[in-house]
Amino acid sequence: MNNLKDRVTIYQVAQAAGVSLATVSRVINKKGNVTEETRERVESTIARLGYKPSGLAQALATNKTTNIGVVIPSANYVYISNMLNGITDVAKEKGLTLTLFTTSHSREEALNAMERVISSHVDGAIVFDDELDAEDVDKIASYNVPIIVVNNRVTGDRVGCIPFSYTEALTELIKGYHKNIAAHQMTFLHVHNCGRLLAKCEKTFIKTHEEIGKAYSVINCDDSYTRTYNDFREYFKKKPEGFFIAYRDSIAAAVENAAIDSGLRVPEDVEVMSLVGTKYAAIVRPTLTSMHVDMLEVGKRAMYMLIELMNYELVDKVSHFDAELVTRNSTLHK
Amino acid sequence: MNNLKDRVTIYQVAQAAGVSLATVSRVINKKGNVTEETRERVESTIARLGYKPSGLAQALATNKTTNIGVVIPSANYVYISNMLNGITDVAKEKGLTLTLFTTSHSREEALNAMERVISSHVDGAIVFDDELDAEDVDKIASYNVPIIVVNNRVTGDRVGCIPFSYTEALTELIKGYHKNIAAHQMTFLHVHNCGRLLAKCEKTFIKTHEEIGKAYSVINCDDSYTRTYNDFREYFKKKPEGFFIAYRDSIAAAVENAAIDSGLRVPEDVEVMSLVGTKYAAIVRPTLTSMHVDMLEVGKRAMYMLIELMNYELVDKVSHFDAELVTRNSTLHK
DNA sequence: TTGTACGCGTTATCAA
DNA sequence: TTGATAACGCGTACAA
Repeated sequence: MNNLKDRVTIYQVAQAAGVSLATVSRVINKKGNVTEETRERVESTIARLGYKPSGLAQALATNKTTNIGVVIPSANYVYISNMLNGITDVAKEKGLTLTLFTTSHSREEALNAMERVISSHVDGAIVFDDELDAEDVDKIASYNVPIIVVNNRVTGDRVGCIPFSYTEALTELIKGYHKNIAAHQMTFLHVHNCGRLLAKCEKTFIKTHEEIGKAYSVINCDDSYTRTYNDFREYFKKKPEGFFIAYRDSIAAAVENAAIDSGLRVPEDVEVMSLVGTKYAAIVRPTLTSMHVDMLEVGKRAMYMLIELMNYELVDKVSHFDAELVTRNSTLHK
Repeated sequence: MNNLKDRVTIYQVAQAAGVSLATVSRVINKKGNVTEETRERVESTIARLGYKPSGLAQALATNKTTNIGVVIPSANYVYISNMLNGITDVAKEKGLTLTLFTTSHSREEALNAMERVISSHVDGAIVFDDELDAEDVDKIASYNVPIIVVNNRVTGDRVGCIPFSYTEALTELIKGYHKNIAAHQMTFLHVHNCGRLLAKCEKTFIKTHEEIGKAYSVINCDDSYTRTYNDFREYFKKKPEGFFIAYRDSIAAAVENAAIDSGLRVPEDVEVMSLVGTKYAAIVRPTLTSMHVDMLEVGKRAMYMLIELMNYELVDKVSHFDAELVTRNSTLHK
């Protein structure tokens, strides 16, 4: 397990080059004055010995790791991958390295991840995890590690956030539907333990319906394409119609495919839409009506905000992203 | 930028608890003998001060980081996310942290990433990057960091690998098609700079066709759904048929959707299949014939192999994963 | 059982 | 321009 053993150290380079380690350090960091001659000598021995500075020791000495912690529930969702990609893009551009923490949608693991974020000495963190409260985030921020929280409104001295606004678009959609189309009763697909975003949408869904006095329903649903597909094959045997609001594209596609394979028409008999739309909404057929947030852009923005926050330069600590409704062929148009 | 400043150190805990830092260290690591009484005192002050050990200093002192480097071209492909998820699952279980390096399919960035892997002091690395040669991997392994290479056959003292075997299944598929179906000429969709896996498949495609003396074609294609869709809308105006082999599900879906939107029938007029199948192959309609490697399992296996390699316990350094052909509705059956 | 002192591989502040 | 030397925060023989 001694992976760092027989590692070439700065001291060995110094000895081999016949200089002191301070000089080698200067050469590495291009700081301070070094004769062209000795610099070349040092550089050549560095190359010869294959010396690579230890990021660990550097970090310990400088109080900077150039590491950014990224906390996400899982890497396996397309919209999260999109965000991750935005983060990596900017991180690479800025010479930052990413340390990944996944939490599996569990609050316990989320808290555990935050502990490790602190221990791991990252220079900052981007947290996209529904399970965390404002106070959890506060606790971590109190360790003086700058944090950008995605999909949650949290404020604090060393905290910025990127909240998504789904509520408005969803409310508008529901009201518009009942006013102009009203072909079906709306059903919200509840997924247990799937984060605050979905929970908030569900709340909005219910509240809006009660406000306008329309009937609605909520049914439980698995967060899996196959299981949802099978469940809805059964469902449609008894009730061959409806308007379903699903969490993700996969789930919406499961409903849509189940409908079609049951001999139903989409959108005439069955309407479906997804809340967290990705490019797959436009790939499946019929194409899915969905709400979209540009997660790639969110990732980039989060990274840029974090860098500014680390430099004490972030002025606007809240950056909204509005969900946009894209109407496609899985729902009826007016 | 002094993120680590005013961090509570082991020394402060020791002082506050009225013991030496060695005792605190013992309490943290549950090593050595400590009186129940002093342990409780130390633990309570740790909690009171909110002390978290510095992973950095620990790593420097112990020569172990409990960090695993993961090198991938991008986080944005479903099959890579799947693998990443397998890796995170096992890593979490084993208390390991992941450091992410993305290379954007560029050899230069891949080499750069490997440099950083070394500097970052990871205990081991999983490399899934087509751009790297065996000698590149060797160079890194010479730094005594254990590596598992995915999708490439590389050997070495501190190197294990998980090669995918696409060749056999692909060869068999091509031969079988020309023997039993032969409805269309086969066309391989070449994507520039998309890694060795695709290049290898293309080579196999060409070689097999020449062996059996059948006509074939290769055309250039973008690694983007939208562009491929548009290109094929044009293509089908001139040549409304064919059997197309695409890299990923998205690309295959683009061809299939373009065909259908052009009024063609899939699979009667246009057949499509994808080489790197994901769950989306079964979600899009018509469902896509595709080759599959269980990337979640690959990720898990890679992680398990790496752990064994780190412990000098890995006996079988090569672990094959066979690509499996799943026939669905986008191609003709015999 | 507890404390002292040294080492891990750097950076950075002084002298020289 | 260079070279000692003290941090950085922790683990750990060894001594007490």
